[in-house]
Amino acid sequence: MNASSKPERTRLSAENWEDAALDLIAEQGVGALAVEALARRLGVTKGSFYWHFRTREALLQAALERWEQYGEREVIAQIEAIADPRERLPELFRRVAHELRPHRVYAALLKALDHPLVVPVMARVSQRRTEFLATAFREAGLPPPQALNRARLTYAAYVGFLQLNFTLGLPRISHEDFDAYVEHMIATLIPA
Amino acid sequence: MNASSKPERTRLSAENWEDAALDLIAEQGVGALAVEALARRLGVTKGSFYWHFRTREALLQAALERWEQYGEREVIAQIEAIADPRERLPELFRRVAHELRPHRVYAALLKALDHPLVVPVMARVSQRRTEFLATAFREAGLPPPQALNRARLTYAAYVGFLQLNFTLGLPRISHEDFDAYVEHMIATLIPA
DNA sequence: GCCAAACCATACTCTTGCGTATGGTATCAG
DNA sequence: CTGATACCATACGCAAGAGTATGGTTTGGC
Repeated sequence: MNASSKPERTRLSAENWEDAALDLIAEQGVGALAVEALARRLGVTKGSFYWHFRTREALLQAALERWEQYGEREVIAQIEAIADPRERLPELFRRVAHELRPHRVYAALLKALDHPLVVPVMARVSQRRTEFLATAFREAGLPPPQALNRARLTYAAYVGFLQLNFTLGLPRISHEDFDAYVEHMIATLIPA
Repeated sequence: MNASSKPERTRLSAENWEDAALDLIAEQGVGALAVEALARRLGVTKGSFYWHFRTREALLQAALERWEQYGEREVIAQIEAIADPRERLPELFRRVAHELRPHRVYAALLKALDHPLVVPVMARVSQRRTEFLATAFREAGLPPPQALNRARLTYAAYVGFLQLNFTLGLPRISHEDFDAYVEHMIATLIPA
């Protein structure tokens, strides 16, 4: 009965710290990423931390790298498996709308855009996703210049939604209203 | 020639501190709002600050209040003066697109949504603006439920755009491309 | 079994930034 | 001219959090 709330009392690796860091970031934001707090959370002390990482920034860097690499295939690869290009976008919208966990980190990182380490990461990720959307819109029939703008608009809507209804707790929209909103997005953003 | 960079060497009032606070927030975010830094900026020391405000939080609160009240009439009242309702939305889009200063504070506040003091302010402001948009969309011919969703979508796109192209310095979009983007927004979001 | 890594604890230091205490200087009423 | 009030400077106290020094404990290879 000693492994109840303390999750596994083995020794830690750098990856453990990185994962824990991402959890903490998702919950309380980048600003709350303090090494002593993290250590407490992991049931150890700073002594352990400074063996694995040279500095706090190094941990953040590693965690961001991990997030960027590990989190990219999630949606993209999964969606590219959908055969009919004209079904990809609506399906993408609906799937993304019903996730939760992946958005938390992204939303937290959005609030940390003053930190020099997260800016390039977010820039790359957002860029890639926008380009992915642009391709999808072209496949859906939009001429290239319009497709790019539509992609920008769509991704901006996503980002804004995160801030407004996620971070900010705007008028607790009901489940049905939310689905209606998603369908409205699909109707107005995706060409028939 | 003594009022060159030091802007007026008179004595300060609470309002001066609030304005300076908003400037600092716009430039470096809420996290950078430190009283000693602000004092340096104003050419005085902490001693002055703590005469006008009980605490740092009190300054933030006052500054936010000031921003919320003072900044609301800007767009809304100005737009309501446009006679033809069908021209209001496109005109609103174009005007907002070519401002800069007002967006800086809003963007900075967006990144400070972890702070308990800014959440209610941003909630109120965003709520009001969204409702304003919903009204405009109804006047433009959309049935009420659709108008509300379109307003949400539009405002989310605005917020997201701020983050992506403002805070984040995404692919330095050119002036012409930007105008094209705005027109694209108008074309896809505003009913003909 | 033993030793050299790998891992962790304890106990510091140093910096930053909030808030306080207290006394000094400007300004205006009378 | 003089005091009261408003404004500001200087010098502290204090807490949080990063990073360091150093020594203790585990773990796996031989």
